[in-house]
Amino acid sequence: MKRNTWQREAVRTALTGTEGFVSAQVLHSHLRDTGSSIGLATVYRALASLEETGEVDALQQDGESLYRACTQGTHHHHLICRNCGTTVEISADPVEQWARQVAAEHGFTQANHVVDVFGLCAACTALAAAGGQVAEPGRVT
Amino acid sequence: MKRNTWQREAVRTALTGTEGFVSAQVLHSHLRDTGSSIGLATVYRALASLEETGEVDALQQDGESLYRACTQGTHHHHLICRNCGTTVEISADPVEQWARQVAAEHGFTQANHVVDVFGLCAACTALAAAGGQVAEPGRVT
DNA sequence: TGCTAAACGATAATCATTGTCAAAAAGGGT
DNA sequence: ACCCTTTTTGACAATGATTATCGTTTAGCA
Repeated sequence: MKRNTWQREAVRTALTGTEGFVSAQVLHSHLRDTGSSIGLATVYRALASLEETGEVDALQQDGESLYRACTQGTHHHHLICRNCGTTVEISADPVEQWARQVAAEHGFTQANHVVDVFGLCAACTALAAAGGQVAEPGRVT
Repeated sequence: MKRNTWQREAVRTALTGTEGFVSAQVLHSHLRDTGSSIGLATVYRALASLEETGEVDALQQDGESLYRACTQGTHHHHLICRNCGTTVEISADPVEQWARQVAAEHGFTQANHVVDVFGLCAACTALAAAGGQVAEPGRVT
């Protein structure tokens, strides 16, 4: 059976306490920085497991996977700041319908879709306008 | 200045002669199989360069980048068979507008988006129904 | 034809992710 | 509370795609 370990709980908690999407590596660093002795492989395993159960969302950027705790239990998409990682969960019913229809029109079955919107959030837009530097993605907010 | 080499041309040609999305590694194998002496690093460089100029589209799947020659010069999206890689280029004006609007509503600027629909094409759907096996992605069609 | 900077190719290096395996510990039964 | 079985962990090795390095080749032009 599936067991409850403090490690899995620590990953869940750390992810919930994070505003935007983070990489497994960054999440692991943060856990270590806060005194946890959790291993890197375990973080990867926990994230994969949590993704399977639908407790966290994942997306791929620049060839690395980023994770975030879901606040909505239902299917949704994301509006992500490519500077600070701040994320807004958005529902997109028209897009869902469009995707289904396009797939059907071309005889495709078992359709799913990847829909993400990236941009600069209001704060980072102001920052950039003030001449501020853009930081690397994957950072914690 | 930018130079025209037979290597870059070979990559462009090989990609044009391919139906679906392919990985750099697979494309390289095919070029070698057809007698070319092109190097792997060069294939990567050519693909990156072609993507920059907008001549080819790229998407990320399972942590690897896949490439395909664009037939439309304008912005568009893809409907991709996750079994055989067959791809249909689709325009999605309603989605473009939706993305722009959602970004603006939340104060995001410089918005772009990732929109891809995956599924099983008609042929592969029939194949699967007949008990056929699904092959791995990244293969050439 | 000769020059020079861009492009190439072989290979080493990088980096995220996954596999391995002995040691630790969760859950249930006694 | 203790033991037993099985899952999970953690340190580290292995993998696999992509990128950097660097000496050699070559496209484009005088």
